[in-house]
Amino acid sequence: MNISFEYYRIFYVVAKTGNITKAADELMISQPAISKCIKILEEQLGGQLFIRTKRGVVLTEEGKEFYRYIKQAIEYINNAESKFSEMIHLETGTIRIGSSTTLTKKFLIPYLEIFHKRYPHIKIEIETHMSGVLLSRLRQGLLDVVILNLPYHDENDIELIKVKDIHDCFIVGDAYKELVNKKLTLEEIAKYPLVFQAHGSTTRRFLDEFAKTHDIVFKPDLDLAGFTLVTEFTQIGFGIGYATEEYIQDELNSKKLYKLDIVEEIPKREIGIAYSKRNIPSFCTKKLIEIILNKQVF
Amino acid sequence: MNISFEYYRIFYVVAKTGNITKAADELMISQPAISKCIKILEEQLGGQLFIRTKRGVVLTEEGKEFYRYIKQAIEYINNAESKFSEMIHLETGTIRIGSSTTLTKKFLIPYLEIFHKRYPHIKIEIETHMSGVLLSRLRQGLLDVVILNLPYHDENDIELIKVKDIHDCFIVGDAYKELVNKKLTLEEIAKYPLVFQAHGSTTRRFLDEFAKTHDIVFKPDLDLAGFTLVTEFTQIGFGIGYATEEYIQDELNSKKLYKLDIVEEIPKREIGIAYSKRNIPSFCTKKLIEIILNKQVF
DNA sequence: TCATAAGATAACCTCCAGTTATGATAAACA
DNA sequence: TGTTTATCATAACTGGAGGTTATCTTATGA
Repeated sequence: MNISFEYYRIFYVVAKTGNITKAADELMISQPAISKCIKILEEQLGGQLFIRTKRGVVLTEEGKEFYRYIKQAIEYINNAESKFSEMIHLETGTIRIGSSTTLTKKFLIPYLEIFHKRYPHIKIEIETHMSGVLLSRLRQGLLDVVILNLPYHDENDIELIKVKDIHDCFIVGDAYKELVNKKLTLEEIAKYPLVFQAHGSTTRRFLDEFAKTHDIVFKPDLDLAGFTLVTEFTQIGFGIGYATEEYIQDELNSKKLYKLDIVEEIPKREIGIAYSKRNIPSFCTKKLIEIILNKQVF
Repeated sequence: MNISFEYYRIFYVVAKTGNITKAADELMISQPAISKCIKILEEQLGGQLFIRTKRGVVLTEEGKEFYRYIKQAIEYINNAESKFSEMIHLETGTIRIGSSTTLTKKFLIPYLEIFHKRYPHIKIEIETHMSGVLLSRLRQGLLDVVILNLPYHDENDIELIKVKDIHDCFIVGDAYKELVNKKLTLEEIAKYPLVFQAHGSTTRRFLDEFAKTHDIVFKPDLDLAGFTLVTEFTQIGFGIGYATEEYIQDELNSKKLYKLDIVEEIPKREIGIAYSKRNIPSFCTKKLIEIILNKQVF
């Protein structure tokens, strides 16, 4: 069968109103157009849908049954339209973000504020894990977008956007204040007590790689889980720490931490946004990325 | 919103196949037509449905959600079409008939045989009651058609079709065989033992009415529930019975019962088909009536 | 008996859903 | 690396489906 769906909409209105003239009114087309259309529909279906009376039209028994189904169909179509509209206008939906606690606190929050203000009906879900786990969940379609520190070994099914350069540095608290204005080598630093993030973190991997290119192997006194702990232990004088400059602006400004001057240049790193090439980003994912790329907050 | 429903069918096929060219094939329209149509649909919906790639098209997240609803809608439309077709071709459905046991056995069965042979998938339901009850159920839409003995006080919301004349007569068994060739008056008959159907039956009411016009009141010795009992008790010699000639042809032919000759003429009665004017008869109701009216069986 | 309120029919017209032809480009392949 | 293939987009055109207006028919009811 190959009946134009448009006929069903017309049928629906006629059946609903029980009156071709009124239906014509509602559909804003002329009465004869509808008369003809219903006639054609009946011909194509091979049976009568309506009994014509002088007071309008009445559904036949078969027509009633037909109407029941068509009504359902039309409700679904209406739902489809409104749901789509809601999603497009970001009046409904969820965005699932993967990020580290540090990146969330130090990088993401300002963007999320903007996003939430602009699209208050979108639910925001944040998952905190190591980058590797997050990327695998992204690949499975369990996340929409992942915020991570680059470099990351490129995965060909994941799209990476570089968002912002960040710069690591060695830091000390008041206890080692005497080191502040000296230009130190990595070799010299290695002799002091060291307070680093534990193996497994992107930061630590990056630091070890960097040290290796200068034939240094750091043996930290404290392997700490997380960026916050590093700054705190450094601050109270446990030794030399290693952190991202952009994340400790407050502490540097208030002289709780001091940045050391290093002979070897620590290469810059980047914050990246990752999304799956396979799973097309939803409209609200795109909007979040747009916000992050357009407005550089710090 | 006022998007042509026809677009949704096209959208559905494109989404299903993930390929405009293949969809064009399936829909038997050209590829550019579909490209254009999807574009228009996206414009009217105010958002993107598909990502175009060189290998076809992929639904966006929003498109996927949209598709879920549209798919449902289209399934309903397909169901509507096939259900309607089934009903029209009488491959499904139910006919609910009200009738008395006598009318069913003596009148209806041959027609039901034809009907069932012609439309084996239609379920036949028969309800047995007094005519009054049946008509009220007909009026409530609980029955499609009622077979009954006329005359019946006309109801203006019920359509009555006279189908066949029937003729009542007085009958006796061998015990009263001597009455057979005499011409009797009602007055004379009233003196014999009488075997009638009980009050409440149309037959008895008709008989009493008829007697009344000749100032006779019958006082039967046996008030029996049902036509079959009357013929049987008459046959074994309890007295004079009263029955419809057409229903006792067998017994008359095999000389088990004899018809009496009466001075007063018993008016003919009619078998009628009743259906509600309000509730439009279904296609299969019409077919049954058609069968009854076209082919007179006995 | 006239006015009204439906639907059907007829004749005509217009716009848009379709057409064909062609272009652009990424992916597959030789 | 060039060539072929598969796919969607665009442009210009066209015919007929789906619309129009005008008129007819016929129950209903004031």
